[in-house]
Amino acid sequence: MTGKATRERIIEAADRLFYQQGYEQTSFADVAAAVGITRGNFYHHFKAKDEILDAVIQLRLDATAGMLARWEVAGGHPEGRLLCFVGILVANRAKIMAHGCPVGTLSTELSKLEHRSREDANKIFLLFRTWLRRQFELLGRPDDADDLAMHLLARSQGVATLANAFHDEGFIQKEVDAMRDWIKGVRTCLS
Amino acid sequence: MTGKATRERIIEAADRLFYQQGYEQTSFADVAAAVGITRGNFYHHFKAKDEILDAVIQLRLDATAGMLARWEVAGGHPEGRLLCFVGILVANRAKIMAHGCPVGTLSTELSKLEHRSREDANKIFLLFRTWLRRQFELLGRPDDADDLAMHLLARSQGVATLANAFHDEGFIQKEVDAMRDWIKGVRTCLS
DNA sequence: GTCTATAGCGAGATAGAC
DNA sequence: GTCTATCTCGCTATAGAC
Repeated sequence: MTGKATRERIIEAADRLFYQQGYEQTSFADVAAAVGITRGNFYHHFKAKDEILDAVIQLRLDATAGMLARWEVAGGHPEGRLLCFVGILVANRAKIMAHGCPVGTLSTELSKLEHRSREDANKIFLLFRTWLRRQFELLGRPDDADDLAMHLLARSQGVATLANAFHDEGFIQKEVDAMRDWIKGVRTCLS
Repeated sequence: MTGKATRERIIEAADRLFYQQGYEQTSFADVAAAVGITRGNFYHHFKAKDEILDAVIQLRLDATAGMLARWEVAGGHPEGRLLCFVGILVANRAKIMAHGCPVGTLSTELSKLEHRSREDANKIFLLFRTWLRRQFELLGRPDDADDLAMHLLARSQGVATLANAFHDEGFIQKEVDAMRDWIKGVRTCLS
């Protein structure tokens, strides 16, 4: 096992545990146990806990950028791409009901901690916002594309928060259906 | 200063700090310093940290029930009451941008901690849900009143999460305006 | 009812052997 | 690159004086 592989395994385990338990609640011992190394070995790969968080955020930024690039192709046209976006709520419904949205919950937690990586975590939100805005621009809504992007992002966040609180799968489906109808309506009716 | 007053001051300080910093991140020392007592004196009023959380949740349940009862009168009719509900996003916009929604962020945090009081915290959500559902029923939508209540609750949560992430006051106002339009549309168009 | 003092634990972090 | 051993700190919680 090379050092690089161990580092990546640490980041992946931390990524999962930060999502499931939260950043502050996840200890070095938790991550070490998940990876199968001792706590002491940790500091050969990371100087401090903050650095693991930064690596996890970078991993999520890369993963998000890759996913958006794939939707760019798979969605075909702007409306299809927007449907890809709302589709993640259904595809990830089990995880969302158990742990909420990984983007929103990390952003909220780091905000309360006043953590220095707070703004970096928000960049994940910004990736979605910019990508969604672009799709609405292509859909013929250049003037309020950003408002529409924020609206759709907000509705997705709200669905994740309440689905987590009430553990209601039917609620997710109903809201996703409503968002799909709304997306179809954006194209047909001008601002 | 009687014991009862000190206990109430502890609960009020904890309520504020749990909102601003999160439950897990708030230590006894933080609350004690805010109240102006020593840590040791704490255990005369509460046996454990969990008990303060329970007291804070009860305080918020009572405060929410009281607020909903006041809206029942101040709003006049169901539509006016729903407008009272979305109005809190504007009225509390500064706090929401700084710390998110007190209901949603506590619910999310306790979910990640798998805390035993998780369900009690969700009762605050349930108060809003039940109250909103009743207003939609009175508005002539008995069949989908709960769906409409969850929809409005979700949109509010999403607005709070994104307003906190992006610190965008204009976004809150735009979304609240959109929710007001949506509320007006609910009455005029049947399901 | 409030205080000081301290126990006990787990956290992040470091040193150094192998 | 991985380990064991250890340090220091802050936290929850307890004991007991006043």
